[in-house]
Amino acid sequence: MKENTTPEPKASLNFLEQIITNDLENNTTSGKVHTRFPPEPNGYLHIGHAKSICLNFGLAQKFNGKCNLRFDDTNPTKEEQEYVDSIKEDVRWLGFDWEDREYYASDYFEQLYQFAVHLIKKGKAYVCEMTAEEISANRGTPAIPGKESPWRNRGVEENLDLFDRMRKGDLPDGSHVLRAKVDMASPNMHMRDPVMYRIMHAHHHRTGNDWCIYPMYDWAHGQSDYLEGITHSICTLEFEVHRPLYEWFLNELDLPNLKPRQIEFARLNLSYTIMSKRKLLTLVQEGLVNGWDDPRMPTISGLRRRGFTPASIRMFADRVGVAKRENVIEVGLLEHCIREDLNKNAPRAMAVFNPVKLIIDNYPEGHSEELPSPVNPEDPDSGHRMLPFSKNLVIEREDFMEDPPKKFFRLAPGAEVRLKSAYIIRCDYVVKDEQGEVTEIHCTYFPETKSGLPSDKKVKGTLHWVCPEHAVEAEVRLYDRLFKVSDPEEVEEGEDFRVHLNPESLKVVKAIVEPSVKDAIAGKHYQFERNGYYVVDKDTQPGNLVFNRIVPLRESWVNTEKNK
RNA sequence: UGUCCUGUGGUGUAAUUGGCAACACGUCUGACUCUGAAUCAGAAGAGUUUAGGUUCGACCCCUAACAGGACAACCA
Repeated sequence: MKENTTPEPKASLNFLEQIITNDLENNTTSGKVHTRFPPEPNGYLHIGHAKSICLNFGLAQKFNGKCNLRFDDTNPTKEEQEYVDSIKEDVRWLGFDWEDREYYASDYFEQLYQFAVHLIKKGKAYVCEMTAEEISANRGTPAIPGKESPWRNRGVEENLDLFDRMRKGDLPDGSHVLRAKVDMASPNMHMRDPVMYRIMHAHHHRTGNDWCIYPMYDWAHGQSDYLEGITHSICTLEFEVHRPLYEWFLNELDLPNLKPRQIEFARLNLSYTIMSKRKLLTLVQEGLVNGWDDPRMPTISGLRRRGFTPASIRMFADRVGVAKRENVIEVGLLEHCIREDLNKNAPRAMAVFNPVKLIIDNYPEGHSEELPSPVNPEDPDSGHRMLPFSKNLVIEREDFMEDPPKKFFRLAPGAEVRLKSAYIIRCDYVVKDEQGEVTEIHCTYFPETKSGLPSDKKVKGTLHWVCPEHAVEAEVRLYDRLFKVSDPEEVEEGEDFRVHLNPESLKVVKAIVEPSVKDAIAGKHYQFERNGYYVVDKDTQPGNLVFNRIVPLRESWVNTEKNK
């Protein structure tokens, strides 16, 4: 008998999932999966971090493990509580929960100190009195070995004493550092006696003035991972060369428990976007955008204000995948993800941006009626909203052409179109001003074609419209990509990314919108039919609606016209 | 001219571990449509950077070359 077995839906695993699956099968982590998202609270999170968040929390979810939120706060001069707060808000907004596992590298300062003492006693760390410049000069280059510090071989007791004095605050900033004793001739620069502690008489946002020595990233990170029982420490590619040091510390510490493993992946790059924290900060500081949450910013707070949903960003992170090769994702994918989400979930509304009067000559003067229209045709349970209709309407100027090309499905003299959820109309004549600009379009409507009634009359086009008498006016911020070019980093000699800023990334216009949106509150999403997806901005005041355009609808007609 | 990492359609990710390349976005047709959206049907587009080698058989293993990237903060 022939088995008609349904093929196993063997979802292919990305390389991280494969590693974890192997570790689980070989029991190398005693069946545990524990990840962490370790931001430094020195700036706002961006879409690249979102990828990392989705990865770390997602992996934990998928393998029944846990994911910690850990602030890598080892540099008090750069870190602030404000950033801690914004990071927590963003992670939560994305839909992830670290439960009670909110940790800080600064929680481990004492333990780290004890670990360091252990290394000193083993003869694997020493206090060095060279200046930063001297250390740098003696480190050599990637191709040339470094020179050993003159303090490299001082005795354990002396090291212990000096390290103690460093901690006590006896010694001024920059005068001493604790260094790991590894290998000044290593081809890996990070192994050339890296600094573990520096003296900084600085106030820390959590430990206050308890400490005046602070651990370096390499010293703090792996040990923090260990203390939290992290099994898979996932980070970006630039830390690849740090991995030997990460492992060296863990090994030299003679630790009893399971040691974490560092695995690197390629960070996210987006076309038409910059991702560097420093450059984003420049945009904010120079007022080239309106703050970290400017809707043109790739920050999570910017995307949120722009109107992106958590689901759309999670979907994006999922479709982008993970690997180790450098990549540039097309912004189009992000736009596709928000359209997919909002198409299913956003209520529809009609809004006219560039109005021209449309007068229905055979519709009774002074009369009006209310016509139902589905809130969201993709969602049968969404119900209907009512659209006021009368003799005097407005439509989009670009929906009328006096002398249209053959495939123009919209309004033209003698042409017939449907007004969405209302009637079919025919254009009879237009009125123009002295400049020849059309000021009024006069039409005849056909009562028997009322929406919902069976009618044999067919038309090619459907237009959105608004009855101004019953509409609300809104401010609309039309956002476009911040940069004109796909790769803003690519510049001529002497220029920088600013030359690629798109001067038209924001246009503020007015729109006439159907009354159903009148009381919408900030964060509410809409699809303006035949136009795009919008969100109510937080600048909205009673009586002053403000919308942000998230992304326009796809427009294949525009494309085919352009390609001609 | 050091070490390490990475090279698969336009973009990104796969190919169940060696059995002649799949999926998504994008693009292009066509159908449908009271959103030129969505949806549906279909098409084009890579022979896997190159050259050798192992093998009956290579995207996958080996060697070399080439290309891109990372690394010389008391940043993370």
